[in-house]
Amino acid sequence: MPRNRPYAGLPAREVALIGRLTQQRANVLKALMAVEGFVGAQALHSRMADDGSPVGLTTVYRTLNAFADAGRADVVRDDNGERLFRYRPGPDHRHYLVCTACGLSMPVDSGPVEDWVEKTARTSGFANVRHTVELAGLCPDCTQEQAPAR
Amino acid sequence: MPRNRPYAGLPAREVALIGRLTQQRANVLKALMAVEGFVGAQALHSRMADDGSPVGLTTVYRTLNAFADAGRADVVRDDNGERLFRYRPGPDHRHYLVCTACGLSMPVDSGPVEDWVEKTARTSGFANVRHTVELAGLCPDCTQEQAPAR
DNA sequence: GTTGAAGTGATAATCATTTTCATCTAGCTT
DNA sequence: AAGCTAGATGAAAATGATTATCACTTCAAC
Repeated sequence: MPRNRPYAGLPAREVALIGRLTQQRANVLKALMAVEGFVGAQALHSRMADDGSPVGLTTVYRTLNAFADAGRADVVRDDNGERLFRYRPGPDHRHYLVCTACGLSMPVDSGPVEDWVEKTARTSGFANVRHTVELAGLCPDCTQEQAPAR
Repeated sequence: MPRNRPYAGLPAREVALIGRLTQQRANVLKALMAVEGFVGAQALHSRMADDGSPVGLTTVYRTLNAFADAGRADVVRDDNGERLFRYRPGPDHRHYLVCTACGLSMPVDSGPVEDWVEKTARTSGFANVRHTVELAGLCPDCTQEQAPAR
């Protein structure tokens, strides 16, 4: 393993966003990018340990937060208040339908909401309007697994 | 103070929703209804203590959760992950534009979002889709106070 | 290579929320 | 009116995610 290319394989634009280049951060980012949907910091931490890239939980939190601050990750909260992160390849603003059971996330066409938000902000007299839109439910697979079980 | 009418002054329809009628619950509900915008459980708890209606923090949490479960309170999460509650007079589902500076909340016409959510849920194959829509910004008053200040 | 600022991570601290559990009470039943 | 008991209360402890500490390590500029 190349000792001095910790960020090998990562998109170049990600590197500049989070400060110094270290092996740990590279691993956290790779792990985050490898996940399909949203992941919690703890889940990512133990997943990395299982994959042979153990990193301190503190570092996972720090890197994830830095990445979210840089706008390269979406953050949602699940019902327990836990923050879930998701890698965002592009700079575009998206909304997702997240499965509460398996974490699978499906991008949804949020055009209508964006329009509504924009119009509402304009007519309200409020400045600097930010919006949070979260959809959560049971994905088809998890619905099947659950229904016959009872 | 009437010892045997703890729910005096509360809308009758609220009574049936939360089980047994106790002085403490009545006080929590009255306190919640007296608040303009959203309140956290802790804030409500200390506000009640200041007002001379001390109630255990546990009971505040329990009552607030029961009320939210019954659909009579809206719940949002602030940036710290704290849950904020707001009394909802009618049974209708509303969304609000909340001022980040003063907490003022203004109901917005959420019809378009509801439609969009419903359509998205229907076409996604997901079951049991819940949605969270939060708008936050600076209300006109706070905008004025802030702009000239710098 | 030296050096200093930045990063790491085990551990402890925080903080909102939930559990526990011994005690109390609303609101029937007799 | 007294008794009964499931439901309610609340102080204290537990939980669980996240953040702060701090001694130690490492990146990367010189």
